[in-house]
Amino acid sequence: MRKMIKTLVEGAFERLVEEKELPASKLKEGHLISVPKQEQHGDYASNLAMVMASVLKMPPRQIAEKLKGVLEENPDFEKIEVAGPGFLNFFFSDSFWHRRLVEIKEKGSTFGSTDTGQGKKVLVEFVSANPTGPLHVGHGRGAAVGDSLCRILKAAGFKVESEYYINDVGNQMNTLGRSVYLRYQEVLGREIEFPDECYKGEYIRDIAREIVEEYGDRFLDMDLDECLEFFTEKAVSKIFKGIKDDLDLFRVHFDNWFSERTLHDSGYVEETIAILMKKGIIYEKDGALWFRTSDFGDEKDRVVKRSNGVLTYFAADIAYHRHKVERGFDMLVDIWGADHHGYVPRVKAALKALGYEPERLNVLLVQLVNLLEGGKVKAMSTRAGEFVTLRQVLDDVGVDATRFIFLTRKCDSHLDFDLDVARKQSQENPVYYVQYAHARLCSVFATAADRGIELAPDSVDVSLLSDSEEIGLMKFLVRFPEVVAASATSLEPHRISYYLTELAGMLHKYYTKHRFIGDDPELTQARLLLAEVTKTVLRNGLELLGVEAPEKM
RNA sequence: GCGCCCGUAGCUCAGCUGGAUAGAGCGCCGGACUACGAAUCCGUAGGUCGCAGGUUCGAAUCCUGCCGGGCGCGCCA
Repeated sequence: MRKMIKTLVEGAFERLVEEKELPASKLKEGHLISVPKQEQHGDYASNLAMVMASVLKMPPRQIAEKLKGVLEENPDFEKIEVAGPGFLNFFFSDSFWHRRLVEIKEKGSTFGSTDTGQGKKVLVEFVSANPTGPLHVGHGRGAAVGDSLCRILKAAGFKVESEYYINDVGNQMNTLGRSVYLRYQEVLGREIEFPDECYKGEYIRDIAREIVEEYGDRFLDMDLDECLEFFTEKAVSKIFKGIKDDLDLFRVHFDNWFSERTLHDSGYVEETIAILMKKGIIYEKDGALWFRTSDFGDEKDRVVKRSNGVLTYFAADIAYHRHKVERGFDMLVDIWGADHHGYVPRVKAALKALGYEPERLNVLLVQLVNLLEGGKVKAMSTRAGEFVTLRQVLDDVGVDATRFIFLTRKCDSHLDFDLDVARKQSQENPVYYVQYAHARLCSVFATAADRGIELAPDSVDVSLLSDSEEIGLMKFLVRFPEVVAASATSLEPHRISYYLTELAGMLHKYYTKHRFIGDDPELTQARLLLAEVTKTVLRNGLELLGVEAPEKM
């Protein structure tokens, strides 16, 4: 839509230059079409005249007047005004909007999709929680953002793959196995000493109990060394099954599950380090191998291989990101908890060192979630094993409310998740506000069907939709694809939620003021078409958030 | 100490990548069901956009410096 107007404005400008109405000059980048906040400033506005004023050495309003003269020849405009310092304000005719409405109806469930991404390949990596415990609420936020972003990017014409990186290597795996082993001993009546570094959560005991049920006491007298592998593997697979079940319930889908271990086993990590050593980017000091990250904007150099010969997590991560690029992705999106922000320069440095543009990597830092209940913050201590799991929240307030709340905030701001509000089924809880709008429209069609009325889209006289609320609704519906595209390119899923909330508001307002089904069959048909299209956009939008569009509530 | 993020109405947050008179919801107060769903709608009040400079036609938005809050600064993952 904006693109269309922009093309028109640029065309008018070039024609004026050709006709020598304006001094010969090139169009400056940076002019844009916007939607004015004030209705009296038109449906769309262009700032071209102001942007070009300094180049042309002419007053902006004078330039705008000339452009207006040319553009007015287009019958789609009802009027064009020159306003303020030199804005061009465009007012489209009602019939223009009527035609758009019919177009949206034809597009149906594909309305909102664009080719903005031009088939660029994107890899979105998110959650990637270590398989040492169940997902907590913070992971949930990352999961909602990542999954929704994938849906939005797809709609915007990107080719998207989602990926979960499994850190199945390192001390933590042994610690996990040891924790379960100790609890196993405990469950079978042994006195144990539970070290501080072990995982204290109750889920460890649950796993130990399950192992007792399945295998009895056969490991009771075995040394840890002998059965560590068994306990580790059992624990990981059980925890991982839990994580997958939670994500499934949360409607979060992954195309790939990428194991860190495979990078080590295949020698890919060592190979990557060898490449960087050859380039002189990795050097030896104090028996360890160091990466010259400081040459690439990081604060200091980082260890990739410790003096004991063990590769660090960072080493694997360098290799992992190299692997991502080599798989042919044009753009990488990593969604991390904000507490990992110090890591960003390091990974970007690694990409640069390998000869890839660091701009390819977009890291979304998702800020932490404060869980509130009764006006107080619920303590979240991983150390003590006391944290609220994603599953608990889902069982409590439901998938739709949880996803929507996570998706109505920019991810770089802290989020207060108020459980009391999330449980409420009212306007305080915007998810129901939007869903209710959809359910209400469904109910309109149910009533229509009861009365033997069916929408016949091909024979609707759309020109009957002339109330300001109707035109306003149509204008807003038309914007949807642009919102999706902007949401994709800015990597900000929350824009969809805000759009939908506003759309729902317009619908509710319209609903109280007008009746879809009335005495006039022609008008009823026209309004049912509007209802149908609104319903479609609500559904398409909710789909992008992974939230259901219920027929009844 | 250094780095990253945040600071907008009493509360929770938007603000379309620099546009015109800064917006929602909640909460407060007051209204609206004999009609397709009142999980809704309408109205009133509420602001020095943390503070101070700078950039320009124009700043909540960009740059600098402070103030306040959060998070990071391992041969951990």
